[in-house]
Amino acid sequence: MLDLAILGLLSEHELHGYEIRRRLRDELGLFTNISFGSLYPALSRLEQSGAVTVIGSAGSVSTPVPPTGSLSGDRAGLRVRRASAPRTGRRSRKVYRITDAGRTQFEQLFEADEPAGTDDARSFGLRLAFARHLAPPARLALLERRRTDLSRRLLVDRTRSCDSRLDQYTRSLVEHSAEATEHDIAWLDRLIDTERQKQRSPASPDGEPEREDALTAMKGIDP
Amino acid sequence: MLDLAILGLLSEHELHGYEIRRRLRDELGLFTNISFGSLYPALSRLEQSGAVTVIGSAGSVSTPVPPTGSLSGDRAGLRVRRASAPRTGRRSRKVYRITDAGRTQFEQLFEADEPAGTDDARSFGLRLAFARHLAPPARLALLERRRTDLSRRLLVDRTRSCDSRLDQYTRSLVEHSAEATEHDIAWLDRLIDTERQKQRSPASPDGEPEREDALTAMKGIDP
DNA sequence: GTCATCATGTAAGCCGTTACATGATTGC
DNA sequence: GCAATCATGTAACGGCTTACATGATGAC
Repeated sequence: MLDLAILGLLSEHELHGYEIRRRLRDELGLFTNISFGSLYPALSRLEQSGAVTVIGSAGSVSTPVPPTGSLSGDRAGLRVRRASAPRTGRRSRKVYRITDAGRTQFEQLFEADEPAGTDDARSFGLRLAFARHLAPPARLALLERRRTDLSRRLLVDRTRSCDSRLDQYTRSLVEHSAEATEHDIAWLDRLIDTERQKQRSPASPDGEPEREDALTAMKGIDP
Repeated sequence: MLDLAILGLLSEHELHGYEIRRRLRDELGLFTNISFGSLYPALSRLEQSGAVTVIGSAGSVSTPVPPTGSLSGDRAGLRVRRASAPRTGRRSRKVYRITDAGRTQFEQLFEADEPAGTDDARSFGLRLAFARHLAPPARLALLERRRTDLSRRLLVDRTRSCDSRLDQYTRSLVEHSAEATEHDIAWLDRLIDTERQKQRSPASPDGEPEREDALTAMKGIDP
């Protein structure tokens, strides 16, 4: 799941590890405080497998770093203390960029089932957070799959709540859980409805331009 | 967390592993299908540490092994393993009973913080499912701690939803998540209110008899 | 000159999973 | 006799955590 999140973020911007962590926490909201002991090895793995590449150091997010790594450069910046220049990078950051192979892997991870034991709410939330990169039909499929899952869960909960052996606290828990699921389903239904309307009308209703080409469809670099 | 669940179930009945799994799934609803590869080693550990003991096989004196909804009452008279009259006692079950040390450990686990990374909703749900064993003040404390946690989360989500950079899907997710949390808090408030009323009136309003033996035994205030 | 923050990493461990191996009993 | 279910276990692995080690930079 972490790989999916990393590749998703890197699909949008070139980032270094520390910043990836920040965004996972502040923007995505999933993975509240992912640990570095998990993040950095993941980045190493992705680099090893060719899903991402390291582009030198220096530039912050807003300044797309020029290609080809002048690898020796970051060590030089160590002595140079320029006061006037805009905030250049601190310590030697490793800025990552996603590759074509990485985008392919992102799509595969997106479609793949999570290993059992993962929190499906988080798993769905992560995918929804990247839904704007999807082609409309894939987006719709995501929402409908989630709806099916929740419907099944609701059925189980409703059945379970009929068990007369449940004590008052457990019963309250189950009933509240069922209500929450119903609420989730209603929300999904609104999203699905919106999606269907978007697909019917060719005009793009939002600022986001429609893209039909593929799952990925990257924007360029930062506006 | 699994240890807590096991000890909690064993606080109520003597059970064997297979049945513990079934109850975790069907009654508690947490741990949908906990794996045996996790359950049995956990039971071994608990036995090793003296938190539980193995009592021979089925039909014990006091509690003839649960009125499990399934068929075939386990008749007594079945001796330990490979004994005579294999009438209704399937394979050699290891039936576990909680010890005093086990009850102590249960209380400690109950109060202890879960290791980071655990799903707090599940963690809370598990505790609530055992709340009837608690003294009323401890029960109230559990609910109020949960309420505090959710309030904090709500604040974060509300703040996050103000971030103008969020795309429509992520924003919808965050807003829905905030609503769900509000819903949870409202539910908790109802539970808390009920608890407070119970503590004010000495009469036990439910079939469940009051128990003061466990945890902090400071009695409520008289009206 | 020291502290807070930014930044990257390694090692050990926890807590769950799947896959596999085995044994007893019931029903056809 | 054979499959399905009940029942217990082991081995390998996965994905995350904490704890630790290190280095650079800006602020006071």
